[in-house]
Amino acid sequence: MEAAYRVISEKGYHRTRIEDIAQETGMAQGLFYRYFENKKDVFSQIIDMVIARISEGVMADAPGTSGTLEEYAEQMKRGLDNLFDILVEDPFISKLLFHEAQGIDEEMSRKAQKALDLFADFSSFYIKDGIAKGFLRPDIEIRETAYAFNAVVFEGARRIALSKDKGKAKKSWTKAILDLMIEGTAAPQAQK
Amino acid sequence: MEAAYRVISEKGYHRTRIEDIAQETGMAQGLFYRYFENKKDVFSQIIDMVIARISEGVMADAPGTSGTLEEYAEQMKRGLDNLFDILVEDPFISKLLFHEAQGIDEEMSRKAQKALDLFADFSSFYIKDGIAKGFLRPDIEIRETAYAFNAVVFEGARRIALSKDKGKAKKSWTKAILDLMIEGTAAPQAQK
Amino acid sequence: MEAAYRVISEKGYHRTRIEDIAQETGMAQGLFYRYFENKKDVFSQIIDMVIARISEGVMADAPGTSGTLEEYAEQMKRGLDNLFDILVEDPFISKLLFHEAQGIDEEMSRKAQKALDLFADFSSFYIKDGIAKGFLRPDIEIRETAYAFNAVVFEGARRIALSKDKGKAKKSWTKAILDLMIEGTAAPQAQK
Amino acid sequence: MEAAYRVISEKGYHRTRIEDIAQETGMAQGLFYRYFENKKDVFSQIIDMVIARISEGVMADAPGTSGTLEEYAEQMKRGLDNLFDILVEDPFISKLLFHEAQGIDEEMSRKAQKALDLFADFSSFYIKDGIAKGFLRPDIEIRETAYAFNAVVFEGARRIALSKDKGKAKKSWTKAILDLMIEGTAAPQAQK
DNA sequence: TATGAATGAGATTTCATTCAT
DNA sequence: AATGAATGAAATCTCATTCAT
Repeated sequence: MEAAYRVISEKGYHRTRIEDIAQETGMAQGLFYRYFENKKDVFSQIIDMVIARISEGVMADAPGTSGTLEEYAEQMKRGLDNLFDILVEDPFISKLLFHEAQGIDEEMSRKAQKALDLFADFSSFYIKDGIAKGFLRPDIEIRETAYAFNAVVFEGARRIALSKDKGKAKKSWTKAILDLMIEGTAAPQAQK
Repeated sequence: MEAAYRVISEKGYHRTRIEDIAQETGMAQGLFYRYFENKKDVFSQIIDMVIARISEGVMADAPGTSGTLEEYAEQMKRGLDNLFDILVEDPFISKLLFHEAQGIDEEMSRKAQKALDLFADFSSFYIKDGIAKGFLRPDIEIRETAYAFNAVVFEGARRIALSKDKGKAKKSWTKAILDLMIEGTAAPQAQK
Repeated sequence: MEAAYRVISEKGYHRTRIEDIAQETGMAQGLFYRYFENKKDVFSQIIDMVIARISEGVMADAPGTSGTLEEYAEQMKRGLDNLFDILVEDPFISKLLFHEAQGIDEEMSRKAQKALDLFADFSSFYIKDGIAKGFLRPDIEIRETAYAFNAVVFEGARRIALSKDKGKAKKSWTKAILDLMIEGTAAPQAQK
Repeated sequence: MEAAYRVISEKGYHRTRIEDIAQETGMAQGLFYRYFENKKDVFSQIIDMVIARISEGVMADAPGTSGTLEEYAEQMKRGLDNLFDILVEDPFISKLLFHEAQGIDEEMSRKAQKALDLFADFSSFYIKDGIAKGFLRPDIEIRETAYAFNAVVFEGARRIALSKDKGKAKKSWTKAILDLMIEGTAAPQAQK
């Protein structure tokens, strides 16, 4: 499984042959089929694993203990840091859920979709908490904002992973996202 | 080419056989190779076509004539509307650039990447204009914000295309994105 | 198809590889799949062909014009001769319907079964004609006798095909079957 | 061995995997090879077992004590009953000797053939006894009639096993076979 | 320009058999 | 005697590409 993860994350699903996976572990091809139904099956299990892994990492710290907007933003920043650390350390997670899962199967698409929806649920929960506490405007589109937040995070992680100076890139992205989420981009003096 | 576009957009690159494309046009397989080098070649040309098509559609209306933040926001709203119309009418554009292009080739990846960067350039240009005119804060991360904007737009388009009531979904997404971009989500009274 | 017939009749279904069939025609393996769905498909079509072939050969001469028991027996002898000629010339027909078709699939079994039932129908028809005309005893078990007749004919054909002196074997079997069918084996003086 | 018999009789030789047999006994695959050379070997031994089993059951009651044709026929009926009981209770015997043994190997074919010849020997012996005692016509083809008898018995057994009302089917088949063997199907008044 | 049969490399999958423990 | 993971040789099937016509 670890081997399959490594190979697929590097070459992509379609360019990975069973033999590549077998070779990675040093075992014979045939043995693969003792552990997995077929090629799709590994992929499916890898998705499950990734979902579990990230869920665990992300949903560890729940919202709720923030007393002011600053604290709320601070908490959000910590969450974002955490997310970026996970997603940048292993950029295949984003690639897997966003890209790879599409070109295979209706079933895989749905699986990845469900995972993304799960994250949106989590983000929604955060947003609702912010609204309930009066930190966020009550008229925002919760679901869409949550989806948008996720898309931005995954895109950010992808870009950070591609960049040379990851530390700097991460800082820029964290700032950009927090700015967008909290205050928007409008200049203060321009606000009526 | 049109036929290839149709088939690949429906089945995806990997599940599309040359014969499928030939069948779609009614011609014989062999003829395919008079028009295209090989399978990858069609895909490559399709990407080019899509980039050209969307570039044309999007970059038609340049920024510049906005005198107030309201006008700036209004212009942004029109651009967003325009984008959504294009991307929702043909959801394969998003799928192509974001998903399909990855699982094939280093070359295709880069090509799609370049297209996305192009859009980011365009968005950056918009943002810079906003800053120059004093509508947007001068300290925002321009490049990252542009990327984020794009990611959100593509995600929005994808979700709208999947939704049942597309009109309503489009409205929600337009509001969500403009809110994020302009004012952020923070409640006014919470702002210091 | 002819090639597949030849190879399978010689080596049997399970020991025949697609490549064997391809080699027999001199074509590449892949081409096989332009003409047949898969391996089972050829076999299925071969059964159909064999059924058609033998049906045609056998059911050509219908019963009905016999005026006496001798004529009836004579007609039966001719039919038997005809059958033996067909089945001995190509012993694979028996092997196919009786043996090969079993070890593959529920579907193939049923197909062969149906063919055998068809022959039994034909034999039944013959027997009923004999009864109607008063040549045969009205109290015999028609269906069972028809099945029995078929079994004996296929077994006879198989044995003739295996024997050295086919002409002699054929004569012996024809006599044995006609004896059984018409007069039984009881000695005349022993009959009460 | 019992387990192998059960599995193969149900799924057929080719669709039976060693693991299926192992699973049936609850033992590990590897242990199979302590008891049998290889896959073919089980099958071979199963044939031997079946031959022994049926030989024992059938050849128990020898002919010889019949004084009249009626007694002879009665004895034959008992033998047939006995055979049917054995073959219907375990229809795999017929399938094994007639069908399965063919699609595997020259060696298996010959083995099954030898078994069938053995039965023919036994039937021949019966027939010769009938002739010697004047119950059967001296001019019949002994060997062919014996083969024919066997073929009919196996076919009958197969059909009985497939039928719903086995008791009734057995009666019909017994009558049909005895009729054929003893008196034939010709109507008495039609005989010259 | 067009056809579509033919090619053949390559990928997945199965399973009898071996072997270390 | 027993286990069951491991092996790897086959066999089936797919499909991009070529080629004779």
